[in-house]
Amino acid sequence: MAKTTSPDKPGTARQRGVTMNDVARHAGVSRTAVSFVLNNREDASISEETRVRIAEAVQALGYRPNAGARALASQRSDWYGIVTEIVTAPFAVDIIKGAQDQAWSDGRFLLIAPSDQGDAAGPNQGMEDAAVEKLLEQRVEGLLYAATHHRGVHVPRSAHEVPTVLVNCFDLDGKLPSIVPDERAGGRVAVKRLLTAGHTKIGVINLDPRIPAAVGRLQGVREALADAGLELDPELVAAGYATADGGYDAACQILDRYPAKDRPTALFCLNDRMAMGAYDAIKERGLAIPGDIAVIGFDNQELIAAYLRPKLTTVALPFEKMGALGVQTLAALTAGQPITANQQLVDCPLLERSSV
Amino acid sequence: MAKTTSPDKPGTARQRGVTMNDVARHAGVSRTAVSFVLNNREDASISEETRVRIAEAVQALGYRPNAGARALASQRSDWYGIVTEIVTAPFAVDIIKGAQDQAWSDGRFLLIAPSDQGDAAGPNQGMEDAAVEKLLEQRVEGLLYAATHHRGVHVPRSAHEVPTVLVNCFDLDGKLPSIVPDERAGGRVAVKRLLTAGHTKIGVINLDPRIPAAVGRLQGVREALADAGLELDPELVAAGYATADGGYDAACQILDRYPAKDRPTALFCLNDRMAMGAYDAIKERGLAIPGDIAVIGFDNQELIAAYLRPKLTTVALPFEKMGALGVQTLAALTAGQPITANQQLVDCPLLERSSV
DNA sequence: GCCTGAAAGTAACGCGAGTTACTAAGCTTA
DNA sequence: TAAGCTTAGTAACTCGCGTTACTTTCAGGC
Repeated sequence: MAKTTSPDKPGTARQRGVTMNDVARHAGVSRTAVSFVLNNREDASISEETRVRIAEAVQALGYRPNAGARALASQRSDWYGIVTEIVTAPFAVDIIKGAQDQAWSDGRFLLIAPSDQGDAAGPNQGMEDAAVEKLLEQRVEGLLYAATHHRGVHVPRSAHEVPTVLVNCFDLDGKLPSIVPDERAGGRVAVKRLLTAGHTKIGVINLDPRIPAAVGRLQGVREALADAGLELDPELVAAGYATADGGYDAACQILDRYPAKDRPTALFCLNDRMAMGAYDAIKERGLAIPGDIAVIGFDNQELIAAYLRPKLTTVALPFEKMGALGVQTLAALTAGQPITANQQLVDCPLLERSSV
Repeated sequence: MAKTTSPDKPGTARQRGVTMNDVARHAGVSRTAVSFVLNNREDASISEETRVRIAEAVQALGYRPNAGARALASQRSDWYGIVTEIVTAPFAVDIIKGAQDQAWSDGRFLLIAPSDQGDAAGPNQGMEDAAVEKLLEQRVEGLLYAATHHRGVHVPRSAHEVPTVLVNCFDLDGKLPSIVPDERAGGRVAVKRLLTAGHTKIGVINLDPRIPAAVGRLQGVREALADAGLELDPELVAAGYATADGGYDAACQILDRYPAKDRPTALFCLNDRMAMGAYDAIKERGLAIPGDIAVIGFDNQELIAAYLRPKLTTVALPFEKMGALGVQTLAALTAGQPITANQQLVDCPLLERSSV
């Protein structure tokens, strides 16, 4: 019966700041004991009885640990930082979602810092440095560096002070690990799908041919065709601005280049916005999708792909998965795994809807 | 020439943890002095000379303040928390963007915590409580509570422990301040625009009539018509699921109800996805937009509105502004302004594109 | 020549925890 | 019965910084 009734009036949980000391006093033990119990330290020996007593005190006082103090004392914050222009241009917002989800379920917080950097080493490098600096002031244990569009980037110097992982972009200096979509496989799977459906004459609406996405996807197209013993006819490829209008124009070019009988029976559009324009071009010509012409897109922009009529079959960019994988990789690095410039490719799955 | 050369090898900035003590030693002063200088305390007197000496030491050692320690000592964190299901369903992701931007430019951090709550007081209330709890453990100074869809919600108890502002939703218990779109004004401005363009017979594609958005917007429609001496003909209103298909069906209903001559010359769709479906219904009937029928949407979902052909004129939901305003309001509250159940309405601007 | 007040700092305590080293009591075992 | 080992727990130091109260020096003023 070691029931030490404390003199505190119960239920008086002070509005602000009940600390471990209060809990200890209420339970009639030392603060150290409380700490041991709360942290489940197996190496320390605390009797079951006082364990319970402490737990009750915690409950009674409504004690809430102070994460900041804990971070200070234990030298680990459980925070990661993500610096990205996605905040500004939310195209790839699912990267944040994926990272956020993963971090949250690992019991960590993700601090978001915006960067307005448009181009690699653009004019706003200063702002980006400031963002990293701010995050480091918060003592984040690792950094994610994410881009809206798959491309090469230069990372601020100070980012090298903690483990850093690039998401949807890669390090032009070749020193940091990165996670990028497997564009090549994406191109392949799209064209394979069309081949399976019996299409052999496939038009391709290309992006700016210099960007990594275009290079990879087109490479995939060639490979899939080669697997079927075919070759990519340059006449069937048209590039345009990455917009609906650009897609419309490019589709018109391809469609009007041939008499009705020789017309390609399928179009692979390297992004969904262009597919949207292609739809119009096709419909204008009195052709049916997918009856006369099958269409396949890339990016899986929900609002476009899922609401076009018919719904667009497309290859999805695995933003969410990349974000999650970024956090996982970061966790491995902060846990001590050596940092290499390893580049992880993430699969781009084909989403079947109704346009093929 | 008070150049006290320190014995430290310069440029040796230890990888981790140069503290204020290190700076003080390097500058040959007390830590207190460093603190005073870094915090620009005007009440303390530090000579210009040592001020400079300290600044140099900071520079030389690459000192970076520890935000957590500062928060602990000063009892203010400069952190806000936002709990929201937007992380899960990113429809209104611009709320986060707006809040994030505002917080960042105020020198604060926004900690994001996901809630999966679908309905008010839904099955995942537990998870939501946990989210708030986690944020309070981080000692956030205030809480933002944001929803994807304008609606009434119940806020977890513990959220009342710090200033809390609701964004894009309102407190069913009527105790907390909130920030919501002015749906009524949005409906008004849309119909006014159509009236100005000469349309008097306007079809309305409605949402589920019970949700706040539908109520407000329809109210606005009536007001605008009344201002022009008109009344809303129930025959001109059709409701449907909030999807492109729903919009398609509703548009068909309205259009097919009349012979060509009596047909409405404009459609006001209460969201953009439905407008997307309406486009198809209109085009199918060989009618031109906006030549034969003008269309106006609501929500301004970029990927739809900006890429439909012709581009959709629509009323924008001010997500970003609401997020920013949320943080501003929170700042006012944490600065001591009394908490009231005040509800701020934010304007929904009309975005002119090409469908009217 | 002594007192006063401003200028320029500094010592020491507290924020809320984690952690190490140490103590005191009870139980074995030779 | 004394030495030795558990068991149960605690005192004291640390993390990096804000803050209050106190000290020291020096210039003026009477």
